[in-house]
Amino acid sequence: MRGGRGMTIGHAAARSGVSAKMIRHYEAIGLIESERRANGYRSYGPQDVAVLRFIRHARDLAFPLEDIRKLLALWRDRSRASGEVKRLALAHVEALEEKAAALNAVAQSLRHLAQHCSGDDRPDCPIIEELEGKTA
Amino acid sequence: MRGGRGMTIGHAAARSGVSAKMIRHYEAIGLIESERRANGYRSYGPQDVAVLRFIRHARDLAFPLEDIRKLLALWRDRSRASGEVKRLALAHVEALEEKAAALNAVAQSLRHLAQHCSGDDRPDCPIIEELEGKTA
DNA sequence: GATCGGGTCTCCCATTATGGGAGGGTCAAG
DNA sequence: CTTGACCCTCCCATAATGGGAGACCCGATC
Repeated sequence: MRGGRGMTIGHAAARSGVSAKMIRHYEAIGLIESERRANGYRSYGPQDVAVLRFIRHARDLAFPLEDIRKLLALWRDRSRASGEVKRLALAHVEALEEKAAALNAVAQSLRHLAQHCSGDDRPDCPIIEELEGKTA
Repeated sequence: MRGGRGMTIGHAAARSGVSAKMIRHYEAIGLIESERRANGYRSYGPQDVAVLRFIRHARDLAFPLEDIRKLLALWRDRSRASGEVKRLALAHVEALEEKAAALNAVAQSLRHLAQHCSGDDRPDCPIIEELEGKTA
């Protein structure tokens, strides 16, 4: 399968945009599999590179690897129902938006505190006071 | 110093909102120090609890521990210039906002893809197509 | 005074995703 | 046959937090 004379991990890395280090890691956690040559070197075919690209794109979209595991299964299943894909994606979107909102809320309150911090050589600063718990 | 008969780590945890596990960790990384009783138990005074509260508030504001290390030094320095505090806070704010913006961008593009995914029992779904790299 | 419950001690491990580096094997070109 | 560029497998590190094991300490109850 996947061709007898595939490319080495370095080439697969270059063509997929996934580092060799990560390819080995993905194999270790069972996300992908790798053929081996007689000398022990991993060997990859174009199909494997496509899978790696899929993974990289999913990582670019901040999908956690466990989600990617499911997406790969759905991808491989030509007769998949798109409902599951959509459900997975929307759940992921909500998690992302929640995290972003939390970060923004924190940033905003901190920016507010900073606005009222003189920022000169005087020690007075509401940021420190907030951290002390005088207001919290 | 800090009183001969301080409270145990459990009490300090309860009063500061920092778990005992984390208190030990903060000590291990040199963020705080702990007195010891004859029996080896850690002992804390009100001043220590104040420090722990400070740390917890800073963590609530998503300050990394290394930033907190600097903030603690500034806090302890009564004659500190607030400029350094403000600089640290604003740098942190920018990092937070950047991260939030990145998450939002990803969420938005993924939500966009999901909108055009039928989400029924048909296999067609632009999310999968995107991950395949057909559009990326 | 023996026992029991709850708190504490120190270590080790796990998480998420990624990378660095050591020490050693393989191979092709010169 | 050496050199250089790969590849291999392990171990370690990151940031912050938690879980749990095995051992110890203490106060209270029977």
